[in-house]
Amino acid sequence: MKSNVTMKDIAEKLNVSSVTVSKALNDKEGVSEELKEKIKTLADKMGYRYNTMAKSMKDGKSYNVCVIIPERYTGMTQSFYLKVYQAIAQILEDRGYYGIIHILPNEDEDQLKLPRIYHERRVDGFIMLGQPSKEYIELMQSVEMPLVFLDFYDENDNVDAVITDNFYGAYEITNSLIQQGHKEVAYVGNLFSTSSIQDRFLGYYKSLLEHKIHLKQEYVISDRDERGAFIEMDLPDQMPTAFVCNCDQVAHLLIERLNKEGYRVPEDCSVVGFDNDIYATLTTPHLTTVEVDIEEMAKNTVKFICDKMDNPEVKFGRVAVKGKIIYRDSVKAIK
Amino acid sequence: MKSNVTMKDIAEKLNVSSVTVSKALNDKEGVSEELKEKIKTLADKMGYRYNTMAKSMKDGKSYNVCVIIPERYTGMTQSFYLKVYQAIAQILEDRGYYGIIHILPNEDEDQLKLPRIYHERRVDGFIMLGQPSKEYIELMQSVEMPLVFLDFYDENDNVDAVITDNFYGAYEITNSLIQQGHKEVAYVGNLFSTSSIQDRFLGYYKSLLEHKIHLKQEYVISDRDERGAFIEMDLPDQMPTAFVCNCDQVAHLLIERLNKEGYRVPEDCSVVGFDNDIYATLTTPHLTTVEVDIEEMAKNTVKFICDKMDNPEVKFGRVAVKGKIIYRDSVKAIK
DNA sequence: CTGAAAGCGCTTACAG
DNA sequence: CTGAAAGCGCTTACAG
Repeated sequence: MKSNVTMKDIAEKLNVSSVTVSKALNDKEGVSEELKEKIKTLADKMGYRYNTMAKSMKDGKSYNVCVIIPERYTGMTQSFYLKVYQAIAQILEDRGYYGIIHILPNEDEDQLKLPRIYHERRVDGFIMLGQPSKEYIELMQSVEMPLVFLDFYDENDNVDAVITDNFYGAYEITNSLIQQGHKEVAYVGNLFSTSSIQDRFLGYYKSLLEHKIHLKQEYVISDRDERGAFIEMDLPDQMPTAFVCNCDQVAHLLIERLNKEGYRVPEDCSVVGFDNDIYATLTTPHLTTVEVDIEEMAKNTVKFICDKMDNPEVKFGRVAVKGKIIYRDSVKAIK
Repeated sequence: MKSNVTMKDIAEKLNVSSVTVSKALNDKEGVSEELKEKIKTLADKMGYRYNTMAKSMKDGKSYNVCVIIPERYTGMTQSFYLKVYQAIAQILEDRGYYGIIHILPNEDEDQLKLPRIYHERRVDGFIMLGQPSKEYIELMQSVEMPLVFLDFYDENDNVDAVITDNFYGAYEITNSLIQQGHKEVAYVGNLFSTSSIQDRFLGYYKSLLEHKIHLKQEYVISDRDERGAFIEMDLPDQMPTAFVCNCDQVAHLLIERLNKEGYRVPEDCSVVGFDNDIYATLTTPHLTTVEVDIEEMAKNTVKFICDKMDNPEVKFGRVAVKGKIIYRDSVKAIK
């Protein structure tokens, strides 16, 4: 069944025109119910498959949305991005679009090479998932193509971006610690490394401020160098009762370190993470953390990109999606 | 720059025909070098982008290869599949094809629904990455479309499949244990759960046979129930000196269990895994394990699918790609 | 070396 | 309700 059946083939068998077949198969006006049924039945029987390429050519749309993920985000722990893609693809599907993953090789990023799919007009919009270099961002913006940033943003303010509410998430989880009696709360993360580490720090800080807790310099503990490589953490001389870590992986490392130094978690000190990724449940004890709302982020992203494909003028700006605290076993209440 | 420049636009500016433009842009015979250069330069300046949809329509090919991954393989630990996809996409790219991921929703798998991309003729071949239900396999095979299985196979023997050499990998790693003096070696895995657990067991068994070591029933330890959920493992009364685990995650669980029972790894007993996934380095000590050769598997898969797209008659059968032992700290030599 | 004609499979006006 | 004509952007085969 090499199935190269076309509308014309169906039309000929039925002695009608291919225009009529087209109308019938697309449920359009202008064909009698009876004929429509007959056409549909025959199409099925002949194993007809609609050729979208032809439609694409007619209306100059590819019905593809390309999700670009920088290669360096596809490491071991980052099945996060595959999940995000899955959610996006599912929602695009409902709108009749296809999601296409493009993993951006590091060298293409350096050489400012756009994906071939762009040059071949096989895409109507871009979703940039994960932050590439500044230069690459500019390149993407210079191209007249609907574009939405996902999971990061740019200082440039005429961009549309969907991000997790890092600030609010860290604020909330720090609040929960304080509500459980913690007054000596440290933050773990290099504030100058990424915007999300910084924003999470600020949420933590706001919580301290609101509770009139003084921010001690030695309670802000760096976890990585400028290039993102993890470093040995500097534990303060006077230990806090709780640590707010900028991500689950760092919470995992911190707990290993604490154990080595003889501290038990959560008996001696509490630790919370962020992301609810694989490290959250790999760590003993399982981590109390902030879960990112992937579904909601995907929904927003798809809505934005679709609206922009319909009307390139619309703007959404930065939209932060709130996460949710997942309570597990790494926090102890203090009386 | 709404860039709807077509070959015709270029042709008109230069007072030539669009046929000539087509030839020039495709580096075909029949245009003077001089004119060719002129055309290319102008095309660049006008921001021309080639429209592959038109070409696709002409020659009835989509230049897309769809990589289907059953939804249930996209869980936390499975960034493995994203890596495999990345390798495949890269190699397809070199051949002028696009890789398209389709995550097969569980319900589509149950209801035997093929991806929309198939019905819309936007794909020239399928790569099935990860084993779906028997019924879904049959469905895929009933469709006249080049198809390659990746990372699993089917008893049906007229299929083309690229798999890791589970048998050989387990054989080799067990050999290495025995060479280091281990004589009491157990295997951990439910032999009736998946074909790869079974094949790895057989490789382990062959190594025992070759070394004239008797296989003790209590040394074959089940790790999961029929539905794949992990169960409490039954440690034998007389402990072996080494355990061959069917995967790194189970090695990780086993070590946790051993620690709880007071055994230290590798001092009291050695443990090896399989896969070299995230668990291999998350576990303390880091695991000696078998690394799957993703690059080689991807190369084979792409070669097979491309050859089949050119000539649907070619057959490759099952091809097993050998892995490589990664030596780390979970094994101690015995004098 | 160059180009007019026909066609890939569909849809959009428009006419009957 | 039905269909002839034209066109989407390109390429192939053929003629000059």
